[in-house]
Amino acid sequence: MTNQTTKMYLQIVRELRLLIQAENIKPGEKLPSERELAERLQVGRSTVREGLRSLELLGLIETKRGEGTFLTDYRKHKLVDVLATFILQDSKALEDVQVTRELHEKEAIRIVVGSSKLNQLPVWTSLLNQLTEEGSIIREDLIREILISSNNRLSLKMWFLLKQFGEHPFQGYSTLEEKGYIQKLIEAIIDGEIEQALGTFAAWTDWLSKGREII
Amino acid sequence: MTNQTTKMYLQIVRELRLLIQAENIKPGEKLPSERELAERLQVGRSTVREGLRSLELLGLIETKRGEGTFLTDYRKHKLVDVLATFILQDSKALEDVQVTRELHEKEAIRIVVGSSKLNQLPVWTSLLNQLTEEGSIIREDLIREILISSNNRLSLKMWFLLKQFGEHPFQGYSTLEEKGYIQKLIEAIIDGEIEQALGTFAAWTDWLSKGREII
DNA sequence: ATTTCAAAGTGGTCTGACCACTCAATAAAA
DNA sequence: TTTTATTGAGTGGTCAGACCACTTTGAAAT
Repeated sequence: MTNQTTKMYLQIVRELRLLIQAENIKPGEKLPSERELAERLQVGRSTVREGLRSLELLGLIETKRGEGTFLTDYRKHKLVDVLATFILQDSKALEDVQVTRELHEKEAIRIVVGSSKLNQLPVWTSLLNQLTEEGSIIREDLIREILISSNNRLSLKMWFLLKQFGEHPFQGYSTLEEKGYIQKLIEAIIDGEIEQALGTFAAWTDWLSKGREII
Repeated sequence: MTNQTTKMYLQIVRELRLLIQAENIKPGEKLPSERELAERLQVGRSTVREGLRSLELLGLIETKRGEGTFLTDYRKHKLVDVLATFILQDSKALEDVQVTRELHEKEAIRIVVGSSKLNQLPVWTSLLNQLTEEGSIIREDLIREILISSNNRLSLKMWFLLKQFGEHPFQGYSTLEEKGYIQKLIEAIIDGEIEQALGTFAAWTDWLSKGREII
């Protein structure tokens, strides 16, 4: 039985998938123990572990010493994390991260502004009020709302990841000048003015990167 | 030493990364053997294997029985088919994959068409010739070239991943009708006509999804 | 020079052993 | 009875050593 064409640990991954399906194990719930799996699948425990470890690195399962192995919420896989540290080693890569993040942001703006449903969401006027009254909106808040409203969870997820990767240059509160950009962008969204919205976004981004250079 | 807060196999992954960097191991080249790694990192071989297995499932390394372990070309990681069956279970997710892929494609088109350098690359006329003479271009070829030319490796990598995720509906050669789209798109690129290029791309995409529905 | 084949090296797997940790049942103390 | 300690079973984490299957290599035989 040790002479297989397909590697055993991959078989484990497959079996595990079937098992999860068959027993209807939901995210957060517990998987059989390593020893039990080894028994049931008629393989050594170390082989089971090789399969489990690879799934863990993918963020598909979570193990807790002394407790067991659990199926994770798929929404928080860390594959990109891993890839990133491997792949992103030169400075061009960091720039790519930023460009790619902005790519997702721009598209989300297009989606939201272009939809007469989405651009009338109460959240926009709410944000506008919050801005004029308290002045406590920061870039991330607005962009996040836009991403969420654009209704593409995958894109949202990537955005979150990219955001974590890149530098975090402007976590603080907005300056007066930045508030102007924010306000213009929100107004353009509500008015459904795509060009206006994208233009403001571009100007804002430019302004930010200029500030970055000064530092 | 068995009492670590961070799991040993993750340490292995980290060490391995450093080792690769330190010894300047390039894709395709051989890594130290499992036994040697265990010796050098002062851990058991099974622990080394857990780290290696997870990297293998991510497609970052490749192992050949009797030969050794090799660093793979990042461009062919296969984490996807694993993730796919695990993650993408609702149809909305599949739709998101496609939308997100097109998002990257559209932005790449914008970049390339909008740059007087990039839209004059010889590859475009070359592709155009290839199309009229042999007619052997398929969608993927053209889009890939665009992504590559847009010069954002991260976006390119994501595109590869998303492409593998989604369905593979049109792997075959192009129909006459599709050639029309391809030709129009390439010409728009060369002419630097952004709107024209994006419009053609959108029409092409629509046409493809219609064909998909018929099936 | 060519062929043959045995040895060394490598990944693949199994077994059995400890360790560290968690949790719940049980026993002891209040 | 209620609360607090303790114990033991179960689980993941790691290790060492043993084979097996396969590839490469180089020495020996031709």
